[in-house]
Amino acid sequence: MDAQIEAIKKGSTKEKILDAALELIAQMGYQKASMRKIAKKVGLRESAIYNHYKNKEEIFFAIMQKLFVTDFDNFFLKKPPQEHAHRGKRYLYEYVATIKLISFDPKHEKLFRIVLWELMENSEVRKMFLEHFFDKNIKNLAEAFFLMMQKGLIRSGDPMLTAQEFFAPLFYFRIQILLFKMENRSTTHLSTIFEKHVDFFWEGVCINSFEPT
Amino acid sequence: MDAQIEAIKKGSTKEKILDAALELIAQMGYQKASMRKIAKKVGLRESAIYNHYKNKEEIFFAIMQKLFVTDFDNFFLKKPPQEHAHRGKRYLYEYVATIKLISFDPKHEKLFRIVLWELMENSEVRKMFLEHFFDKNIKNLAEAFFLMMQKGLIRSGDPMLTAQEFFAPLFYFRIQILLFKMENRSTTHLSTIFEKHVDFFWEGVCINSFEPT
DNA sequence: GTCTATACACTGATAGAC
DNA sequence: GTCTATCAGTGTATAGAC
Repeated sequence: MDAQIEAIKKGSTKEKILDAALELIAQMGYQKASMRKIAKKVGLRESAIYNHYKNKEEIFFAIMQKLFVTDFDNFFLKKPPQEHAHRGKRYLYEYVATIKLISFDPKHEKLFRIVLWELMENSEVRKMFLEHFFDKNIKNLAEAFFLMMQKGLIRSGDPMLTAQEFFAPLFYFRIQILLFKMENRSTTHLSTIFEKHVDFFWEGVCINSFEPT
Repeated sequence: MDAQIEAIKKGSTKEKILDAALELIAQMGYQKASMRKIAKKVGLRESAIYNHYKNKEEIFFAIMQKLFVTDFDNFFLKKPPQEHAHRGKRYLYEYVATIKLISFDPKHEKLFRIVLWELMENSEVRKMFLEHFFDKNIKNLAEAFFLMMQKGLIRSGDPMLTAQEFFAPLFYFRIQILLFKMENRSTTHLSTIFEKHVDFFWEGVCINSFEPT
């Protein structure tokens, strides 16, 4: 019992190292976040870290796995295209609401910073990035748009192209939010842009727009 | 005369240093492209470089200035919105043709690699990046779309939003091309996507699409 | 302008005492 | 598990001879 309380209080040294490393890497990048700095933040000598992780790389991938894999791709699990695509515009609203939530969440912001930072340096990160932003999301959205085309909700065309056209601005806005924050530029006008995007997109593709308003 | 020939042959040590640095930085990033490596590539001792450039940072900004400032923003100089926007879709085709040309040009590819690499690290690079991809191009395109709205070529709306909607996929494709190349993934299907984007976009915004085909 | 030699800070990582 | 001590390597940059 005492041991358990102690473990929670300490949060296990392994966890504390990960937290400290996440903080530092998000703040100054992988290279500059040295083992010495991580150790200092945790309150350890740098050599003690090597009892918990083989090397710096192992710490990095522990962070990536914990955040990227588990927290990033949850929308389509909750709202699979097959079941919800028929709702058309509402489905898209919910999709961008998720992206928006993620874009402004501090934890995901840290992760996204790290990912962008290591995008050129680290092939594993690059593969995760490509899979998420250029494969997985596009594939799922394409399926949704294919169903919408079948139901006659939107004009027919290449579902993959449609998915990219819908997704690209979200990608663009998300990077914009991150960079604006880094440069201390205001992001308030970006809070409504996600919904505006859906409106603009929907007006361009929906069948009803053929009838002039 | 002899001195001039010699200068051309040598290309001036200063220039050779820039070329070598560009190559190395694009290949391994700013951090890992050490002064030792740059010197070795030029055929100098590392200390000799300091006779030409104060430090590594000065080399970096010499490259940035040379490439980014001069070669990046040339489209709107040749085709200002005021004079060409009335041509509607054709103007957009020419715009994406320029972007496409840049995206597949080896020299610009190197620059873009470096920029993405240093995006998180270097505030100056970040400012250039933001100015180019989120301010300048959007502002110019918004002007073009505003004129198109006035001429009744496209449905009216917020010109800035329209510009972002048109530009974001180009941004998305360009990053995709770079990352795919880095991962040795095929980019052949991306060579036609720029034109497809214009078609998709135009079908969504042009006035004539109100009449069913 | 270019060389040799060197200074100095910092990196990731290891050996061995406790 | 954590400590002290230490390693080899890499980084930018400078002093002074030629």
